[in-house]
Amino acid sequence: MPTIKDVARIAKVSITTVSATINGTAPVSEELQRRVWAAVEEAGYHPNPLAQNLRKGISTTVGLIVPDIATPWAAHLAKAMQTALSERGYNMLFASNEDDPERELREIDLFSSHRVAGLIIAATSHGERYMERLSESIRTPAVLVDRILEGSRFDAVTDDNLLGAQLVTRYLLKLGHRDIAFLVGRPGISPSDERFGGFQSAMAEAGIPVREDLVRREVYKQDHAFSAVQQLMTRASPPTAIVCINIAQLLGTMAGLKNMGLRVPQDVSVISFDGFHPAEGWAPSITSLSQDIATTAKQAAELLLARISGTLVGEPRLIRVQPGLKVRESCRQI
Amino acid sequence: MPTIKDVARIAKVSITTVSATINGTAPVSEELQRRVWAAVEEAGYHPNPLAQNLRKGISTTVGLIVPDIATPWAAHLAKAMQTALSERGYNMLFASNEDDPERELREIDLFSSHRVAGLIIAATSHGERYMERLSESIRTPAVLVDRILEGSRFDAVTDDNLLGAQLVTRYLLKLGHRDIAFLVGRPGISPSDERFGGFQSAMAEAGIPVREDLVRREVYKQDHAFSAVQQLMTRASPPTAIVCINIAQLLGTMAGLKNMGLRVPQDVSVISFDGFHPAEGWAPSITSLSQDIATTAKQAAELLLARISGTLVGEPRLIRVQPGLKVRESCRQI
DNA sequence: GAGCCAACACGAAACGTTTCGTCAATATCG
DNA sequence: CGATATTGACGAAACGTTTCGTGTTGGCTC
Repeated sequence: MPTIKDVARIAKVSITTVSATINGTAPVSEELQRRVWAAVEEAGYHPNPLAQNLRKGISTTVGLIVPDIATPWAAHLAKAMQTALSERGYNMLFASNEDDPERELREIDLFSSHRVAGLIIAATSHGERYMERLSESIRTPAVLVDRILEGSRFDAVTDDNLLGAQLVTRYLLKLGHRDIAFLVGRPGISPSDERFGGFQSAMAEAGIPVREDLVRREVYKQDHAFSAVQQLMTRASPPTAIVCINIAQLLGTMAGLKNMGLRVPQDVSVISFDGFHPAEGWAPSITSLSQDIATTAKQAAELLLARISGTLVGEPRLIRVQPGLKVRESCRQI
Repeated sequence: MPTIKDVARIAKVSITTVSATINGTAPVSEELQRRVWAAVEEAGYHPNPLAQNLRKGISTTVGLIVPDIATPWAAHLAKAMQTALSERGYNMLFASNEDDPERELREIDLFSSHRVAGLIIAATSHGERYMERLSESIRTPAVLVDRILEGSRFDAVTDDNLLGAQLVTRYLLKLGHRDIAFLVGRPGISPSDERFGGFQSAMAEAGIPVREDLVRREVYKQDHAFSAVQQLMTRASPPTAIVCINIAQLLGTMAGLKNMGLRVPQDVSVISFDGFHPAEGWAPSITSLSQDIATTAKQAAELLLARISGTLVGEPRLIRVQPGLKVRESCRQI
């Protein structure tokens, strides 16, 4: 690989001049600029970012940490994030941790020791003393996405879950549903709590009592939803609609219903958050809240780079991305 | 961040000694080793990989380039690859290019200028003078996955597509299907060609002629499949089964059939490659070839690291990963 | 006891940049 | 026209490592 020295030799100027021309950090005469650029071309020179970063004491790499890259949400986020970052000359390392807080902390350490400039984290948000430990581990700027931590020192970008849940609930109410099952996730995880809150508030607003026996908590894995659904649907008075707050719940719910021979939406309506609908073409397509992942990624990238560059200082920012309801086939009028 | 200098100061030894103890590259007395490790602990020292790599003239980062990270195949590959690499102390940059060869070449350049140690590429494999241009751009070790390039100088890991297609075809034949539609992808893309080859050979082996009017070519996007299916199913003698060679085709096919009001498998059977089945719980689940992505990732990582370290030299290797047929509900007995 | 060799410790150079300080030449001002 | 900026160019130091070569010590062999 050609170095700046080679360029200097070819252009018959000093190393300093080459650097100044390339970076525009100091005035260089027309003539020498011409010679330098020609030499750069001839040598096929690209600056070595390792050396640049070492000297400047910075890095142009940011780390993305998600619970599971194989979920559609994370995959889309990664894609959008990579685009957003590469536009600004940054590149991205990433890691997936199976929603295990211990692994997550190790990944943060790993990335830190690799001197990333900043981190984007879809935090696992559970485990003992989670916030303290996370806070201790992170020594670079960081932006949380999706799951936020109340009172943390980090910027965050997340969906307007309260509004989203209200949209979902009002839609079901409009269709005539009263006996609505709601699957809550792990307690303390912000999207889960907020979505449940939105559900409650929309129900209250309509003056309809929430049937506590149809609220299932700690449903955060596919098989939890699978069995929760079995129990819900065998009640004396089963729900007419089931709200899933994430894709794992949706997959489990659909599998559970299919297993019991129940059809959607004829026997029960299903509605979901986490805009991913497995696929058009399968019956039934799922009415769900659409998430604007591209915006989330862009906002998070912007926030992070602003912190890195020092453009943005002070109090942590919280950005809410607006959801919209995408009506498909999985809910019926009562 | 503490440097090696700080450690040396605390331990009251030379920088050289610290480096020697940490890396075990030169004999150091018990006593000094003890002091050094204590100092490392006290300072909370982590070596700066930037400086290490600069000095050693190497890097511990590899780049992963895929057509679309948002496809389940790529997402799972990325996950498995990241795990495989981080076990060996490497980390991973990645990029997604929307199956655009020009973007792909730019990404290769970008990664090269960032001095990655090697590349793992699920090549787009099309475009003018593709192989020459790719070959020119890549100056590091590289391993191709999924799509391979005949006669290229790169190692490759891919599924045994011939065998896979034979498994699929024999299964359909066993169920009594004779009028089988086959959707071919872009010509020249190895998995597509190989899969079609396997189909032909299995049909020949059974002595059943391939109905050329049911073979649709250049079907590589979801909407291509959507319209191909419409045309296929309105023929005088429509197929009783449709073979999709990738997930885009499968999605398009299912959407097309649904759009026409046709049911799977009652009206027509569907079988797919690319083991991803959108979701259990939706009707119908799709009988498909399962791919062993974890193995693919591991083999590719191993190959690449062996090339990087120089353990492996000489002729390019080609590794075939064995597929298996996963029977679900989308094919019926005739 | 002279001569060697291994073990141990270290200073200094090198990796490829950016940047500080210096210096000469030219332009600007009163 | 002399003093003072300004422009343009450069040498050398620095970023944090690894590694080469040198030197000192002590133990071993004959």
